[in-house]
Amino acid sequence: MGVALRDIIKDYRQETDLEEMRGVVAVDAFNALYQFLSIIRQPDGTPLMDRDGRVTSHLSGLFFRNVNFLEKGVRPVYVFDGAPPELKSTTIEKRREVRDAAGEAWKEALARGDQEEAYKQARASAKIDAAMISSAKRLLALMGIPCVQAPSEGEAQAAFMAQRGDVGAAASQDYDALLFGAPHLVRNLTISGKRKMRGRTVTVRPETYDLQSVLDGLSITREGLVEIGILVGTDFNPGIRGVGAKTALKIVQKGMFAETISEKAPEFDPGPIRRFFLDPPVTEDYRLTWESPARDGIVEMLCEEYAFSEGRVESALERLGMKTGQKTLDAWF
DNA sequence: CCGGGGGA
DNA sequence: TCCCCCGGG
Repeated sequence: MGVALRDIIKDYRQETDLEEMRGVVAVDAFNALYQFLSIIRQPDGTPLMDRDGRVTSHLSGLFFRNVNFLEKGVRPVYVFDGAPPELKSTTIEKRREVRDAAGEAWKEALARGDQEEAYKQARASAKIDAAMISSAKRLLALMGIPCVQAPSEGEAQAAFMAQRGDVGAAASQDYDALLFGAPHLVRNLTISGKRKMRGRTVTVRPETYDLQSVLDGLSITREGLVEIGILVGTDFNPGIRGVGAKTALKIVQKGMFAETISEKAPEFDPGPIRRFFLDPPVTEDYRLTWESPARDGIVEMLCEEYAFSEGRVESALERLGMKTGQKTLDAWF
């Protein structure tokens, strides 16, 4: 879920289009897979599956979206999470409970014949498992797209790569990458397009955030932004009851972070969380190279192994070959 | 999420 | 050319 900073950050959002996003971008892989798995479903909530019942929604999303990326000059690198920090265990456990409950509610809704509710609960029950991660990595390798294995949080690694200038931005739905110091964040990169929400169709466009503009605009430092996160709650702490983003901003602007913590949550030590955001485990051990897609390997994997339609896969691959202007990898900021 | 087909 | 709807695996 990340950190709920929307209320104070939304003024610094810049809407854009995929076409404008040409360049190298570090995608939070887990976040992207989760979104594909959550969104690519039938009206009753059933995900796409091959003949053996293995889920393929994440592969479909990943494949077609990457073709679009490459075609438009976006060069993605997928950053996979490593072992989660101990600080995250409460959040992980809570999410598991919510997911399990949604799985039950999905079954019940199906039994009642309530499609809309079934779809909603199915989405909330989405769970990325080890098989999905390894099949995703295999597909990315076949597409010639680099992967990076983060030692800990993928967003921290993506932020590190963006700080070094190896990528132009970190792509994730969560704002955490900003707390980890990413100079540029892109939301909605993997889900942009037309979508139906309660009957109405809305267009979801990529949106970028510039860390320096946010900090300047709010008159705070990155440390202050981290403090705001800690006050409203992160994946690593529950936050202070009754304190939302706007209140947290005021507290931090007045330099009242420490006082507020000792008053409202005297038992809580924010030190470890602050340090985790400011100096997270990351690795320099990665190499970013994009190869041309292995057509035969992709067809073999997707069509023979996972029952994708050969016509669809091949016509998508076709678009990659004949596209010019591949040489536009300059940063866009 | 995606592409494709058919209708406007 | 655009848009909506459908089925994908």
